[in-house]
Amino acid sequence: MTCGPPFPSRRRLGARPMPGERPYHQAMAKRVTINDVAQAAGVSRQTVTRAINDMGEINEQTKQRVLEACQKLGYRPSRFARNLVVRKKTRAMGYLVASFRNPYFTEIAGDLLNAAAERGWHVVMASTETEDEPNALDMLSGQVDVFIGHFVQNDDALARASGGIPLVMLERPSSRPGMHSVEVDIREGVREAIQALRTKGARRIGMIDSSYSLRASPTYEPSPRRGYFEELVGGESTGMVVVGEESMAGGGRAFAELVATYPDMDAVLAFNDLMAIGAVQASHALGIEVPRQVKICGFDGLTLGEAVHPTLTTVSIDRHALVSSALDIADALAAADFGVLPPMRRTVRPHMLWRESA
Amino acid sequence: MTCGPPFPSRRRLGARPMPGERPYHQAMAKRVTINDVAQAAGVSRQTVTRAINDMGEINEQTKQRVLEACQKLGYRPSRFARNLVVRKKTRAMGYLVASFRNPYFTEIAGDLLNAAAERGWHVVMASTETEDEPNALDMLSGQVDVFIGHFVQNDDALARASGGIPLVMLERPSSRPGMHSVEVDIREGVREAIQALRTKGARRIGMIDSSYSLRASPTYEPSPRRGYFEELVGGESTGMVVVGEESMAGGGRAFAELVATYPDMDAVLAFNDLMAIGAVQASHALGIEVPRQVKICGFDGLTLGEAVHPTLTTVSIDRHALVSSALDIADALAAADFGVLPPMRRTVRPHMLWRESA
DNA sequence: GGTATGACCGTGAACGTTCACGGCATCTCC
DNA sequence: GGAGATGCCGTGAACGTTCACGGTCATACC
Repeated sequence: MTCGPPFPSRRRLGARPMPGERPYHQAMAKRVTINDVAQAAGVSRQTVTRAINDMGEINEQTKQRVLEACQKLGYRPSRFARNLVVRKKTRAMGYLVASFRNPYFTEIAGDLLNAAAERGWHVVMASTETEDEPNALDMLSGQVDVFIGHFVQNDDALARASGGIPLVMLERPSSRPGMHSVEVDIREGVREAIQALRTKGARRIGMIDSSYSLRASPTYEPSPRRGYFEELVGGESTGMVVVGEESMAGGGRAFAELVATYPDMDAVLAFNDLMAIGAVQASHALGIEVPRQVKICGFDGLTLGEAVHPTLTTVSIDRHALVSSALDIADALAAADFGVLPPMRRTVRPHMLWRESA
Repeated sequence: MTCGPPFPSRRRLGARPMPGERPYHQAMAKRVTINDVAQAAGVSRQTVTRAINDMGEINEQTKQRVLEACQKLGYRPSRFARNLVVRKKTRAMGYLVASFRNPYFTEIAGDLLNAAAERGWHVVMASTETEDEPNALDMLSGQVDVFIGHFVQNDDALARASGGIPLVMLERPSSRPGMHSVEVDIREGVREAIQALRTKGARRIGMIDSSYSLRASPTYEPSPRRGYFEELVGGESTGMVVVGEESMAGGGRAFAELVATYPDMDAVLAFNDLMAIGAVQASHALGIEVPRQVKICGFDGLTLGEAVHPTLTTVSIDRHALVSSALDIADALAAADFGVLPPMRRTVRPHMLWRESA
């Protein structure tokens, strides 16, 4: 039998709790380590390692014996201890999916996955829809070398939550070191859309803005798209904006309101495709013929736009260019061993995607 | 100056390479550790820890000095070392997304994220569309306690790749310990669909099968849905099956072929909603009125089915029940400290979702 | 002046694994 | 029968953190 410790109880986390101690918490199960397995199998640590990683230099029978011991004890190697010692080149990126309810983000995810695999990157994802951004960042900050995503929080909060890991921010300018960005020239997109609708004969153009579009503030504030719209549309279309929830249904309701308020409206630019599709559907219900009576133009270029009838004309954001620009930055970061670099910025230009609704 | 090592060069991974050594590989950059920072700031490890984790017991000026040193050296704490010592309860699950081109899987991802967050789980995701399954599994096996996904590989391959981490397989039976499953009663779904179409007056029912539906084999083999369809449909509909690529376009082509081959066909059951939507679109092009001339029924219950015109009638798989069953299993696994348990199996029953296309 | 208090900082140990060795048999070859 | 090769196994060290202490001052208090 063993005596007590020579000096006042310097017990560690995993140590066996003294009787009567830890009365309310469930005693934390002591982890089964490689040493336990080694002891059970009557061999050394290293032999266990050889068995579980089948590395050779081990007798087949011994191996089986070790493997059985693993099974019996329920041994599971610690990923942390393992990674601590091997230090492999991960090149893993974390992608924060802003929402799974808007196909825009999942389509980007798909494109990113493809392109990343081609360039030798691993991708892990987390959602910021349910989990708040700092949480998601914190959770993944241990696993990845760079973050990519449509971020919401302000720069300070991001810097704090990212744990020193560089960020590539999508559709948002970056200013400080360690944060980089791929922007979309929204103004140009809005300009093209308005011009396109005009050349198709539109006179009075309305707009559907989103009440919440990845903005941190809980109250509505006009999106940049609305800003550019109001700046550029002018003439008799001034002020024809309605705000709706960022979804198909929200787009539908906003469209109905727009039609009711401005009976002579002959074209609509929607905040995004999801809302535009809602508008197209609402037009059926309202007996409005698209594009003859009202032209509808979306924003994003979702493939989903092909599923509706009439198919959706839209300002397409080149997702391929978006993700490959982001990956360019990530590669540059990797080349610099993920140090803190001055902001890199890329911009992609959207373009009109002509389909049937305008 | 220091002398050489007392015994023949026992260099480690991170040591400075001797000149002439490692001639072709880029020298692996030595990691900046907490000790480097401590030295640079003229303090001890522990003080650095206190600074970066703001733990108190530290002078504000010292803290700033340490933080500056971190910044300057580009110090990034090792997640592995950190986790190794704290041993926190992670409860992280890995979700393998089968495809980002089929909204079915991304909708499940969204639901899973929501439900998992509610139950205190972290979720990391990887795609098996670009990366092969064993790779994805291997990559995440270090980060999570349980895997969930629509798996393709056979049980042996999965057992090998999962690194001893328990699996929850979606829509697939499990047989061996450590692998669990949530199945969908496909037969019941097909039965309901056929019966529903019949009560709506359908006589000659065709089916569109998928040429590839998460099956490992590269050649076509009939899906279970087709099997049940052929078993249950009988009568004058026997043999009316066409195979197409698993996409909207594939569904459209298959529909056209079906119509051409069986001119008196009055209803179609599609492998999934994606293909069914393709069929609905094709019907427009072919001048076929849905549901008057041909009724179309999908399978999955995507919200996307509401975007098409007419909206898609479908056999809906309750994704909420699916993921919450999976989470039940995950919770049970967590309660057992993620040991190897005998297979747990749940089943969810699909149900008809009446919309306009049938 | 002695003692308690508090603010701040440093040191050994531990987390669980793999790496680089060294060692001991046994076998092979001339 | 010695030298080398080969198969198999074990031991110290290292990975980079945090924890539990133990210090050292300066200040406060009686």
